[in-house]
Amino acid sequence: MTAPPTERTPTLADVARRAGVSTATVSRCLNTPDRVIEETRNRVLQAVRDLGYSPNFGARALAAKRTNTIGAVIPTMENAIFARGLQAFQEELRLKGITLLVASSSYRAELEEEQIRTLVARGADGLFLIGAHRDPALYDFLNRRGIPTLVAWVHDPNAPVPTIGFDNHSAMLDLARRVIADGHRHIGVISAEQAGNDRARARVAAIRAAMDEAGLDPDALSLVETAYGIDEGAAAFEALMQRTPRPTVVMCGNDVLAVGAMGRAKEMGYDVPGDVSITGFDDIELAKVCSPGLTTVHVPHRQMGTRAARALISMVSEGTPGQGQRLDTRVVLRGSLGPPRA
Amino acid sequence: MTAPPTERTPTLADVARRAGVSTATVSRCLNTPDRVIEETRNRVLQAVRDLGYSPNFGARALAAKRTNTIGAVIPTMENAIFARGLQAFQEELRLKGITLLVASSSYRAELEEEQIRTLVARGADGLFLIGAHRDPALYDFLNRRGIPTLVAWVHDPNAPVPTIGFDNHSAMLDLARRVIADGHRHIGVISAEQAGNDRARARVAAIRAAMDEAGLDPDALSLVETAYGIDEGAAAFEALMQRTPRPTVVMCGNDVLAVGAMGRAKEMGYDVPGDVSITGFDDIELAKVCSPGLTTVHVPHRQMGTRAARALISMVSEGTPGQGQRLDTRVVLRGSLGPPRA
DNA sequence: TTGTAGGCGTTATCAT
DNA sequence: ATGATAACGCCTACAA
Repeated sequence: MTAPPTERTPTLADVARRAGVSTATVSRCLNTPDRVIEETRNRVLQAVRDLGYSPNFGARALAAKRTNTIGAVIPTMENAIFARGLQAFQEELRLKGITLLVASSSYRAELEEEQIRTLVARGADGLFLIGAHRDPALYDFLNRRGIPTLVAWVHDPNAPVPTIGFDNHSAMLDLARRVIADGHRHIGVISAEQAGNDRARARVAAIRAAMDEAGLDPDALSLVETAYGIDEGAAAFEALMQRTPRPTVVMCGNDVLAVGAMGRAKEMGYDVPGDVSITGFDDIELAKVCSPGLTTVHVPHRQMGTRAARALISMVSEGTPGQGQRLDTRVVLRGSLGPPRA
Repeated sequence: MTAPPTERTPTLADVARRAGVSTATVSRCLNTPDRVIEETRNRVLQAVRDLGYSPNFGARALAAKRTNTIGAVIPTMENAIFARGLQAFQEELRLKGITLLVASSSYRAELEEEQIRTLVARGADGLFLIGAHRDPALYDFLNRRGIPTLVAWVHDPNAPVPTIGFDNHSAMLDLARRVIADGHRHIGVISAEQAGNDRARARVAAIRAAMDEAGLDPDALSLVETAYGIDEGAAAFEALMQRTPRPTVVMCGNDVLAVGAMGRAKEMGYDVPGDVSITGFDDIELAKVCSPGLTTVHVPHRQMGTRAARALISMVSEGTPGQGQRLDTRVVLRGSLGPPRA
C-alpha cells in the first residue's frame, strides 16, 4: 500500500481531453449540468467514469471559495453525551451533500479555540459549537470572517449567535424541586468543572435556586467539581459520602458522572436509593441500563442535532441571520431516586 | 454572525508586505523555520500574529500535495466501541500536528466506499479503516493512488494492508471454552450481521469451533443476527429465549448487544446468571457498570489506537510498507456468567 | 539567506 | 452552448 502511485490522479484536464471538450465544460457538467447540452454532458460523464475522476478538493475550495463543509467542535468523542446529537446533525448534513468535520476539545477552551481556527483555515463554511460561553474575541473573529456559527446544547437568547438547545437552569430546577419534594435536605452535587462551562454552571445554580425556594440552608449543598468520566464520578462520590453531614442524595451534572457514582455506591455497600439517591442529566442509554435505572433529565438530542443542522444550512446557503430555538426537557423518574430513609 | 465578512482573510502576500519580505520567505518561516535567519523570522512571525494570519488549507494542499491529514472511517460514532480507540489514535496524531478526519459508514459497505473516496478526494495522506474485509477493487484503487492504508480491530497477516488488532477468532474461542467448561450445553448467540463483517464472522465461527472441540452438537447453537444497538440486543434476546431448547447462556458479539440483552432479561424476570448467563465482547465501560457486571473479552482499545497511529504516521512520512501487529485480548470474568442451574 | 516565477486543479468571467 | 483565460493562495525549484 505504500508503493508510489502508479497512476497520476486524473484531473479535469484529463477528462476534458478524453471527452474532446474544454475544462470549462467539464466543470459545468459537474456543477451546473443544466447549462450543458445533453449529448455533450453524456460524453463528459462517461469520461469521468472511465477515468474514475473525482475533483480535487483543495483546488475546488481555492477557486470556489466554498467547501461544502461544516465544522463541529465538541468537548469529547469518548462518551455518548454528544454522540447521538452529533450523529443526527451529520445525517441531516449528508442529505444535503455537506461533509462534517469533527474535532474535540477535551473540555479545554484553548484547545477549542485552536480547533476552531483549524476548521476555519480548512475552509469550513459554517461552525457548530457546544455551549455559548467563550471569549468574545473568538466570536469577533468568526464574525469578521463571516463564518456562520451556531451553538447547541444551550438556549440563550442573549448569546451572540443563534442557540438551539434547552434551558439548563430550568431543566435542573425541575429535577431539584422533585428531589427536595421527596424530602431530601442534604444534597451532594457532582459537577463538571464550572469554569468556562455554562451548562455546568447553570445546573449547579439551579440546584441552589431550588434549595433557596424551599428555604433550605445553602450550606446543606455539598459540591465536588471534577473532570469528566465514570472513574471521576466514582471518586467524587466517595469524597462526598465522607463529608459531614452525609448527603442523602447525590445530584450529578451528567449521566456519566452519575453512573460512576452509582458504581462506587454499590462497591461501598450503599443501597441505592435506600441509603443514598443518585440523579443524572442527559438520559443517555446508560441511564436506562444501569440498575437501578437512573433518574435523570431527558434531553432531545437527536431533535437538537437535526434542527441545528437545518438552521445552520440555511444560514450558510441563504446568508440569513439564523434563529435560535428552545427545546423542552423532562424529568425521567427511575429507581435511583427515592425518599431518604427516616 | 452571518453578515458578510468585513475583513478579507489575510494571505501570505499580506504578511510578506507587512514584514517587508517576499512570500517565499514567509512560507519558509512557517514550514522550514531553520532556513531563515532569526531576525527576519521574528519580523515575519510578528506580522503573522498582527494579521492573525493562518494559511489557506486548500491552497497549501494544492501546492504541497500533502494535507497533514489522515482520514478514518468507522462503522459508527454512536457507541463507545470505537470511541476509545479512535480517541487514542487522534491524540497520537495531534502530537505530530496531524489532523484527523472522521467519517462513519453505519456498517454499510457502499457508504464506507463513498466515505473513503471522499476522504481521498479531500487529500487524506493516509487512511485508517476498521476490519480487513472489503472489495479488492477498493484496495486496488488505494494502492494505485499510493495512499497508505492501515486496518485496525483485526489482525490478519494475509490482508492486503497492515493490520493492527487482535485475533477475533482466538479471543472468542477462549471465552467460549470457558462458557462450555462452566457446563453450558445450549448456547444462544446474538451476532451483528455477518455479511461483510469479518469480526462478526470470526467470533461466531469461534463459538462453533469451541463446541466442536467439546463434542457438542452444532445444532445446540442458536443464532440471531441483528443490527447494532441496545434495543436490537434486547429484541434478539427475547427471540432467543423463546426457542426450544432454551439456551442457558447467550453469547453476544459485542458489549452493546449484551447490555441490551441483559436489560431485557431483567424485564422478562430472568435472573442473571441464575436463569441465563450473558457474555459480551469489547469490555467497554458499560460492561463494568451494569449489574451483574458483564463477562466479556477485554480489548486493548487505546493501545490499538496509539500503535495504529504510530505505524500509519511512519508509513505516510517515511513511505515504509508498514508492519501489522497482533495485540492480546483476555477474558474478563464478571457476574453475568455462571454455571447453568441444574 | 532571500527573491523570482512557475505551477498545482478548479471555478468563473468574458468572449465567441 | 462552449472555449479561453485569469484568478484563487501557496510551495518550491532555481537564481541571485
